[in-house]
Amino acid sequence: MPDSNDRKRDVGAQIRTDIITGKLEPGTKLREVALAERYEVSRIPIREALRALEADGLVESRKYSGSVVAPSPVEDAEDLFEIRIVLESATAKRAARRVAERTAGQDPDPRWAEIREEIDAILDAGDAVIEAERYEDLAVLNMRFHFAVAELSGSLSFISLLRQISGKIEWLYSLNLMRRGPQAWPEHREIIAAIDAGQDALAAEVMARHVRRSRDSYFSTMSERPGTT
Amino acid sequence: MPDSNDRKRDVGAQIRTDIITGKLEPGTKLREVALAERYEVSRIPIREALRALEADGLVESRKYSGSVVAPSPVEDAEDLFEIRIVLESATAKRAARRVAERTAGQDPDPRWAEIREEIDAILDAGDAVIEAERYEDLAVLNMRFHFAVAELSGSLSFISLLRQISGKIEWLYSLNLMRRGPQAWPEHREIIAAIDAGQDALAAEVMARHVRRSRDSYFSTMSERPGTT
DNA sequence: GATTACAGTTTTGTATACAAATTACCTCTC
DNA sequence: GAGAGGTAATTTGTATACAAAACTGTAATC
Repeated sequence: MPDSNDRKRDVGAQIRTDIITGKLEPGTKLREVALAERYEVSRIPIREALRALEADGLVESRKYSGSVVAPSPVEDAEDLFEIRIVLESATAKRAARRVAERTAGQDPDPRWAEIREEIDAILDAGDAVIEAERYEDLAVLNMRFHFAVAELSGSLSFISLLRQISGKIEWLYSLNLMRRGPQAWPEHREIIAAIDAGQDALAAEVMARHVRRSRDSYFSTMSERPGTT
Repeated sequence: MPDSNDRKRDVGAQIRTDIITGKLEPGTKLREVALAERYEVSRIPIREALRALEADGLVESRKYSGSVVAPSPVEDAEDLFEIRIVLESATAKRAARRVAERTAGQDPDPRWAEIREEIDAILDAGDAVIEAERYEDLAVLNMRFHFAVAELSGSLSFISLLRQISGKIEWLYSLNLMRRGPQAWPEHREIIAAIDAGQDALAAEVMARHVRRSRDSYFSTMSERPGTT
């Protein structure tokens, strides 16, 4: 049971999960004083947290009019997946291209091996989780995998854009209780194989297909359980 | 001559232009108290402004360690142009697709006509500016054109991502004194023509080529005047 | 009865004051 | 002389207090 100091640690993360898990519904007014006493901090940290959440697209603010929980991300689902397709295809392509550069000795980044190992660890962890049928842990591993690939691309700009939409993506997945994890996992190995082979066009194509399948899976499960807005 | 109240109006914009124009060089420590007395406000608005600039990638902050002006965007130039290519191709494609939807009567968005007219106005204004050889005004018109196309796509998510990188893009252009404006302008009409014709693949292709040319122009002028980092 | 004007309340924006963490520098020791 | 430790000064993080703007409800007038 967390005491007040634990709560104080990162209020932003608290509000964030409260939004993503649905405790705070879209449209809810987020009054600073109310949040301040709820999380037992002053208004200043609340303000900063709200601004950060606004940057993540989970909260909307207008001057002198306060902040409200942003509309449900299901409205933007189509856009979010398309953004993922174009951005992550690009990162996969660049990651694969770097493999060729590295074998040619033109890319001395020491972090590459580190990230590459982390990816193997993530993939193995995912297999283990699937083996144990504890699918609920897959969402976070999935997210980590995609970010790790982005890191292989070596482009901080791409990573920061992906981080930008990751909040809404998480929210989306959380609402829909995505259960595609197990089927998606082999595709991850396929993506890494293309990257390792240095085949940039293939890597982009495989990644695009992977995200498209994720999108289709989302919309088909969404049509089974409609109107969660 | 602005008095203290004008300065107080939006400190963030002030700091932003000071960074973009080079008055504040990369790596400069941005001490809150110093900025506060310089712009004659308290530390709180400064803090909020710094957070906003951090989201734009113009400033970097670490806890208890303050904020510094971000590294020069020339490091990220390649990435930024590639991001523009993938994102703006997508927005152009979607804008063109909406034309077909609209003729089929499936898209009743009333703002479309408004934005479409604004684009014509921007294009005409650009022609006039070129006629008068006042090229320095083209940068802002160029930016407005690209955002207007993004608006035609109807996707707020894409727009917000483009806005996200627009700070660094502006910075980049400002550093390089891009002089490509006149040559780029006919290409803008080409893009709009493809969109108006509802040819989504063509619109994406033309937009991609346009941004690629912009990139090539940037790097060629950059090699003439190197080491402005 | 509807609408507009006004005042009271609520809520955010900003300033000042204090606490916590980091950085830098100085001293002491090996 | 170089390095480790500690203390002081600097700087950010947070709390409290006050000012400004927006919203709400009421009353008065057309």
